[in-house]
Amino acid sequence: MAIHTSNRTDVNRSAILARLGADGPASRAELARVLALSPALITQLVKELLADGLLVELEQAPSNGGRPARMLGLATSAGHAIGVKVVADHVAFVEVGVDGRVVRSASEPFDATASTFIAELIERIRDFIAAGDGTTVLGLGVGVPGSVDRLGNGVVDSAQLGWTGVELGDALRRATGLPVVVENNVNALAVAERLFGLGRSHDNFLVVTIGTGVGAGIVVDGNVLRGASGGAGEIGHTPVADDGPRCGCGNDGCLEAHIGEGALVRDARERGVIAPDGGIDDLLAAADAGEPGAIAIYRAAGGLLGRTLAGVVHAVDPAFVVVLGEGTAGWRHWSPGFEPAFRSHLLRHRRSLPVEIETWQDESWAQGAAALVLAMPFDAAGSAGDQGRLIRERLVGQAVRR
Amino acid sequence: MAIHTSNRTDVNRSAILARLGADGPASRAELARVLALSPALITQLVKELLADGLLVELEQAPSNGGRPARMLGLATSAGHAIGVKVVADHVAFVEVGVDGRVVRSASEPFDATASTFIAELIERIRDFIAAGDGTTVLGLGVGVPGSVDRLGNGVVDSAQLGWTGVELGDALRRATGLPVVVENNVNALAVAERLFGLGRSHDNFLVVTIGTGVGAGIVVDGNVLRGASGGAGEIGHTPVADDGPRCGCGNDGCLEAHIGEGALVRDARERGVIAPDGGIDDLLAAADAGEPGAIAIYRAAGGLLGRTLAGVVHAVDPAFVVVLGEGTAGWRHWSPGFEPAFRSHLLRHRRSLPVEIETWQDESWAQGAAALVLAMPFDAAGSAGDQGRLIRERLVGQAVRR
DNA sequence: GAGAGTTAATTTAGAACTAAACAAAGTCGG
DNA sequence: CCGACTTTGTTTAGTTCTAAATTAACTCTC
Repeated sequence: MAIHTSNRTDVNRSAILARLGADGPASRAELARVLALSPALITQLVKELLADGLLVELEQAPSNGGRPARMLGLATSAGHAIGVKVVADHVAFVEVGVDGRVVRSASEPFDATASTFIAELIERIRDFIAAGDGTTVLGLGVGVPGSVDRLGNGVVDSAQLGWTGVELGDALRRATGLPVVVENNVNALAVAERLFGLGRSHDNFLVVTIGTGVGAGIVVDGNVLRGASGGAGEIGHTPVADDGPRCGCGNDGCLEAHIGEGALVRDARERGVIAPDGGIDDLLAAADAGEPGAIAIYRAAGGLLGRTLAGVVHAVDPAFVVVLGEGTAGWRHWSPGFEPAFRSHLLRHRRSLPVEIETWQDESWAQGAAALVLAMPFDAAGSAGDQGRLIRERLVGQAVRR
Repeated sequence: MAIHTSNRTDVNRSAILARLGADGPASRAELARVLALSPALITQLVKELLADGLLVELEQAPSNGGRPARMLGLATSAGHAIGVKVVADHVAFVEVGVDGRVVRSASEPFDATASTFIAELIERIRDFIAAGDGTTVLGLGVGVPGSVDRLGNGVVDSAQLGWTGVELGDALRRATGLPVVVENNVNALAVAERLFGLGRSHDNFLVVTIGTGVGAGIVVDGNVLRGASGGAGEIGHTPVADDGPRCGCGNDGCLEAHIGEGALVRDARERGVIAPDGGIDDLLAAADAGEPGAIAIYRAAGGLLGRTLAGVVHAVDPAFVVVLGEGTAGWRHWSPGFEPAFRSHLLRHRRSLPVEIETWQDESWAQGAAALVLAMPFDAAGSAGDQGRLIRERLVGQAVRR
């Protein structure tokens, strides 16, 4: 009864599952082409996966000149992933299927600065899992606003949460017994975009978020760029002026200190565009009402974002840019500043680079975190140590083997 | 007598050769660890490579606790690569061994804007190859100042050379019958740095060149980042001001338009620091002589470079930065502006990021181009189509098989 | 200086994978 | 509706690779 799973085969089995999960049903021949494996091997592995109940054979596809393909799809009962979004004052949860669809979601208040925050978080997570329908949980993905050292151990540094060296991954793993992947929240969004969004058909793109902070997830050759220490994508701290407003990071003139939500609100208050206790909603309302001061603030922010993004685009050459985050609620006011600044600073042959604005719900962040779990078993690089293997084992362990 | 080389094995044989070429002699056990292959396979492949005369067994290494390792080295007669640097007014050539050492070099005048430039270039290359000692030429690497669409076909767009859509790779391949790899010159330098320089021990770093233009080669997870269309690393066109001097690319306020060699000379002339027909050498001499105007120009350029690089560092999170290029001749004058600007704009935990300035000879560019050829057979991604395989075949074809 | 411990390399049995031939199931054009 | 052509999927024989046991060659300790 020893299962004795060799490593190589599991990787390829996972690759099949990943492809079907990410791009929907496909035929054996298509899988062979896409995964660069021989048709013979696909036949063999699919046979096992079907026997294990992880795949199902769907209807025949219409023929295009030859024998029609028998499509293969994921058995949607194969398992669920839990995504957790952590911010300073609350946590959001989602449970998603292997196809990325949200099964249920929740949001709870949470104080990240409390001394007992880890115990608190564990409690909330346990409650959420307990409320599920008993479908196997493949793993736990956690998105945090900050930099994460190694995905596996999940050591978090976050100015926004006031955390330094918090070993969140290890703590959650011990408490839940589940595979845990911790990642910067923007990178998590980039993974989700890659698996389920516009990035499905592109290997190089940029995910930009605007809101409290400004960040980027950089996808290069199909993988999220993490950099030497997991801190890549911090475009919010790109210096845009030699002496600008002081940023939360301690430096002067960061992009985030100019166009982050806090900066916009501060400017609006100083200029009397909103009341001294007004917030971002008031600024947006003022701009919607045609107030010139509010419109000017948004336009300036859009211009600064456009100019900075042009530089990032030149550095990494993406096929397109996706903008999302809470800030996109007011994008109609950013746009008049953004478009001319962005386009005019791009090299001629890249002027027409597509920029997509995605509508935004708060649960998207958590969805991104869940996507980490679904992507991890198929990550050849194995950046998260054992976690990918563990998730694979839970997935494959679903069925009785041989 | 059919050789019948299967693909997979050749990749692993090449990987062994690559490692030995890049990092010097190693033991079988070391190779197994580094390449993540089983010791059994290494034993097998090394046996064949030794029989083929591509490897030699060196002296024993001193034991460190156990059986001492028998070191393996490349047979340096295995083949040479030719590197070509193309700029507007001349071409430089080098011939290098598989270990990266330069065997010989040359430099010839060349007019990139002439209508017959391709025929001219072919002629020069033929002459250089003919002057060699008959060692097998594995391939031809060409570095150009501009963006290259697909490495294999080598379609070049270069404002500096006045080329658009030039199919340089195909032309050279037809004319020489050799495998040809065309690449942006800064990316070529990054490859050289990865194979033979500081990048040997790091997977994420930044290569920055200053001189006529400003560029960056971004190495991510061991590979040069090329982006969606091969145009990554163009940090010279990062906008640093909303309205700055007009750049060669047609936009306003590019970094290059502020701190490129042309911009420095223009500023110096305008301020009367050098004569109206003076050049960059005069500016450097003035700064060396303590002329405050010259020193100020360098200092300002250093500051702008530092601020911009801080942004790039935040975006891609390298383990270190290498600065090279003609401009480094005057680095002692850049440094007082660069250091404070760079460090003060970095996030706190990255303040101590190492920045290495490399001494510079003109032939380094060509050496980088040659490194492309040596790196190509071992590039798993196969970004250059068939060229990698062709180079492998020439390398392995050196010896009589079985 | 005889074991105990370590590291290096090889052998062997078997698993993972591929190429190539083949079988199956359609379209298309007369 | 019959053969030519395409595309999909399977079988078979053989290659590539790994795991595990084994042999080899050293150091270290008592």
